[in-house]
Amino acid sequence: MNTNLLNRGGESPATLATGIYERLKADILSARLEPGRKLQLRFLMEQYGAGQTPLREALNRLTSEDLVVGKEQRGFFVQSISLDELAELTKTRCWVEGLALRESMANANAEWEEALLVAHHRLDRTPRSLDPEHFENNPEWDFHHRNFHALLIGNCASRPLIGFCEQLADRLHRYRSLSSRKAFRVRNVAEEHATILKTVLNRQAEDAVRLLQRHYEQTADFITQDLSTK
Amino acid sequence: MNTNLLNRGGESPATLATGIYERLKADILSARLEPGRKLQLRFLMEQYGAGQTPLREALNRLTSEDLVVGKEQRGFFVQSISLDELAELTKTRCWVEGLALRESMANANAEWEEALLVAHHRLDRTPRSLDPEHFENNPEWDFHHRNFHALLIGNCASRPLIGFCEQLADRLHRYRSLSSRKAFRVRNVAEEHATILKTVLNRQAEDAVRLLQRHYEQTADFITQDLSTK
DNA sequence: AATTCGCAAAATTTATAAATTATTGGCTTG
DNA sequence: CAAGCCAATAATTTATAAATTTTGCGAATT
Repeated sequence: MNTNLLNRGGESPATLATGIYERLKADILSARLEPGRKLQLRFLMEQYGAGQTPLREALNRLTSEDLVVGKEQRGFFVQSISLDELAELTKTRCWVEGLALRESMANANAEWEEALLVAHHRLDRTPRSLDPEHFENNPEWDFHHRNFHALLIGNCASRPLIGFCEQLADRLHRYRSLSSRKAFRVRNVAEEHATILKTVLNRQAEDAVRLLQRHYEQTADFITQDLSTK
Repeated sequence: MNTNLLNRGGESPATLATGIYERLKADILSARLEPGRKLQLRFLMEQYGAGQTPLREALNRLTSEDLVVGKEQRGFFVQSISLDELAELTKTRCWVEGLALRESMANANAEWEEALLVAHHRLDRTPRSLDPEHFENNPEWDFHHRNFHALLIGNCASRPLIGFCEQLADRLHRYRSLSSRKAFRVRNVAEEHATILKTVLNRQAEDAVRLLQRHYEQTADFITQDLSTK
């Protein structure tokens, strides 16, 4: 259902529309296309070098993911953001991923735990920022971060639930892209991930769920602070 | 996010594509377009009397709802069904609506409870079948049934969660359309709804959640039986 | 004098039709 | 009998046309 943010391993998309979809999505998630912006066909056509049909196709797909809104007869816009929505998305993610993690752990097996360990290792050895002085987001870190979280809940044996979590992650990613830099040194995210991994491997389900939820809530708190002082 | 299955109150859709989307969706949910069927543009164009653009638009929206799958360069197909998927969807719905109902009830207030009472009343007075002898699905009942269940979880204060539940309901609706008739007299669905309403109004959250989940599981059981003896 | 209402021009979205590109199946050839 | 090529079919994309909304200007009214 969801495509990678990064690194499709060289495969070029089979159809132009799919390629546009991926590029558009990446640009919205990274906030290069800022919230609320009008997406005029003409602008997009020259920006992405494609005709109207594949563009409409991409926009329509993004609409069902709530990253784009289409006002009938009046064109498409990047979905706008709000602190309310941030809170709502975070709350929902905590509920649903809590559920999913509990199930994942109920189905725990060696294979999953080992994959988790590897995913965490990869995340852990990837620098958060491209530049150690001034924060500059490292897309590779985003990729491994996303994978680690996806894997945590990925053992719950419900593809629809996983898909829903991915969508929430996407929609929240935008807020993270917007709230830049600030939490860079303040917060020790790496340690939070390590602790979560530990409790999961120890099969302390309730602790793990609590930690994961707290992880998301803290992220939201930082973003809220950052965004409301602008 | 989701549009009505029935009765838009006379408003004609603002755009052709939206109209096609609604009709296509209704036809897929009612299984008039059977699972697995290939949706050829040419066929759809004459069937729905529209050009390619609005059709592609509709198909793309349905794709993100998992009602249609698009194989690149090879066209669109109605999503196929399986007992596995039925089980997965039901399990997921039980988890997620359990969560949502608990939250709804935590936010309970008079207005919501009264709306629920009315919704149930409307459902209760609508006949299940158009013909009291031989079962013939009554679309009005579907409409009220859907509304009642939507309202149950509708007070949970999370639009994303509500949207996800609607999508699960849609995808499960197809299975119900397929497994016709059999449960018509066997099961007393009306009583199940009445009991759920009672426990909700009595604010017995855990009982209500259990009953709702059992309601969905029983439905799935009947459909499974029906479908596997064919 | 300022503001509102209405009409016409411009811009933009939506829909259709035509052209291009990819895939499938059959036929020929090695 | 297998492999490769060619024709037919179908999806994708571009280009064109129609419909709708927005914008700007001017007149009329408060």
